[in-house]
Amino acid sequence: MRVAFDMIGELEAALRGAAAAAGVADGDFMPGVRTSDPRHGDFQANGVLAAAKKAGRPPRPLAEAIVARLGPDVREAFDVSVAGPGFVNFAARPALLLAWLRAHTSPDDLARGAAAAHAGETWVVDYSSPNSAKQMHVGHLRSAVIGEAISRLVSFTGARVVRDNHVGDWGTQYGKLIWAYKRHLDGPALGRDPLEEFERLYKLGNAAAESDPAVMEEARAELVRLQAGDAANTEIWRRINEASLASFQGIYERLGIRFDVTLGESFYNDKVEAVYSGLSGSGVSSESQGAQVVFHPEHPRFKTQPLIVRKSDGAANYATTDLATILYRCEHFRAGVILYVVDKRQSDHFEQLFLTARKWFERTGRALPRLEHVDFGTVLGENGKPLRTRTGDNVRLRDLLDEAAERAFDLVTKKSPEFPEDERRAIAEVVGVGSVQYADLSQNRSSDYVFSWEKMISLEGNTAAYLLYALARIRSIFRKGGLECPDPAAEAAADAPATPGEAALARKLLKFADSVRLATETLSPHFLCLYLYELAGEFSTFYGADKVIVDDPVVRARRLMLCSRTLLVMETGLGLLGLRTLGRM
RNA sequence: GCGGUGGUAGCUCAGGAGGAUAGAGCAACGGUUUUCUAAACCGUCGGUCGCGAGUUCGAGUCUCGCCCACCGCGCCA
Repeated sequence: MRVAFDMIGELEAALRGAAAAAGVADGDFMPGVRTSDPRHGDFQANGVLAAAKKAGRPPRPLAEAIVARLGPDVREAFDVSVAGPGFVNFAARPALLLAWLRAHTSPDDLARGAAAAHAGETWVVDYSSPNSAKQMHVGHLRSAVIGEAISRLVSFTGARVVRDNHVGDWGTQYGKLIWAYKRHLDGPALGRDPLEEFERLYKLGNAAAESDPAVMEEARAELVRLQAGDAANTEIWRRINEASLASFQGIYERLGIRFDVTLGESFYNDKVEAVYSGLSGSGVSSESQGAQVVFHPEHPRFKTQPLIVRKSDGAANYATTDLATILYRCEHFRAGVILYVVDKRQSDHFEQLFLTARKWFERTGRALPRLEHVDFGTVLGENGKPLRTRTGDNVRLRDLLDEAAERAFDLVTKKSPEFPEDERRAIAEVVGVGSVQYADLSQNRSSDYVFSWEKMISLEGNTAAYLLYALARIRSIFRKGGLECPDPAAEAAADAPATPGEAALARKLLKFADSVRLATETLSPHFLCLYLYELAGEFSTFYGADKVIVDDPVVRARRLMLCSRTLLVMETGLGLLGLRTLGRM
């Protein structure tokens, strides 16, 4: 039996053919196939109702006519029925379940199937993008975690992905920082923790400038020197950035993040002239109060609220570098899609930016890539306000991850005290960091979410630990039995899923492709999280009901095969989210 | 003021381009282990989907109005 990875696409194609044969005009039918409530089957097509209306035909007979014209391959794979006013239900037959299990034995099998979606495309993903000279804090968490998961999803579905860390390494804060660096640098402190020292210096410089106009003048002069390419200031700036990136790297490693390029704002310093001239030359921008600005008369708000592309003092701002960045990504990377994984509070900025870029590109004969602001909500404390420490400071990402690992360590120690300490530490890092990542990803990204250690590491419900635990139990079966996973020779004896637990698990495995497609299409990893959680739930039910290591060789073979595939899909899925997995916990 | 996002069970949240009896988890209550990891599993209880109209075979989902919460709004990013 032929098994498609994208079963929904396959069913839609079959339905279109059948609908045409039943006399439905081609453009009038959107099959609308989706996974369905298990009570109704595995997939359902809702599109017949709308098509019937359009064609002026009674829906139920039309559905029956379409179903009657489905080919033998579909009938062989699915039990097809018409329900209610005209829903078409598809229930996978045991033979299809078995065929799917046999067809997907390795990560490559899954990857090959998924890679058709975006083959040949180039996507640039702009994420994380912290400011240099500052510690990464909780405000940087979501962009990093969501951006990484989306990058992996897009890459898995076939695109060439350029992960770009657009670091904020250029800005007015450097005047004060360099001023303080030259006068108050604490060498030993710098050696211990550079970012700590930079922050101290910045605060010091800022306070001095606020209270003393002379200092303010000097700081401004330092900035001018830096921007003019002064050797000493450039060297200080370079050192600050180098140390910053090295510090960020520690966080990225814990979160499983690796960028392809790190092109900060400074990279675009020599590319902003093209923006000024391009915008004014094409008539997109105008002059207002000494600044170069772009109004959008057709927009209710941006007709009066301009995008400032050049400040009245002649300097660039982030709108300028963002525009230069779009052009660079098009010309240098040949980007077809650019994603900005940035806080939703910046949605106005991106809307203006994209409008401006579109006009600029149109009038200069360039093809505009798909530009998308992948926004996300704020991490809140249990008081419903943005998460802060008791003292009201930003929660540093390093401290947050440390605490997660520490809490996980206490738990592992309680549950598995017999494990050696270094293993408990290693498990705690995976569980702790994974819990933070998963808590972030499992929620709809565009809404704010409440950060709760309790729920995150409580290990009940839709959490990383629940998933990792299910995985550890599967591995344990193979370990205890001294078995290979997968073992093609042993699996040859397997027959089709038979018990309710086996069938439910196999049916869920079948829907992995849909969860990946849905998560990627909507750039919402939480759909994949939900799927993995449900899969782990089906596995746990199966595990409780059906003993795997039994004497009957056929039963044992098919259950081992189910375990092996569940492991494969769980690991692949968690990998796409950026989580690591464990052998035992 | 203008604009954006949200309001679903006591709590935290899902709900795909309008589809079938609105789903999970936590909490509460009850049950399951001489058997592969009980960090688990099974069951019960729990809903005027903010309010009011409208669109239609059908609305948590679309339209309009209102209420509430959060966020953004010229030279920061």
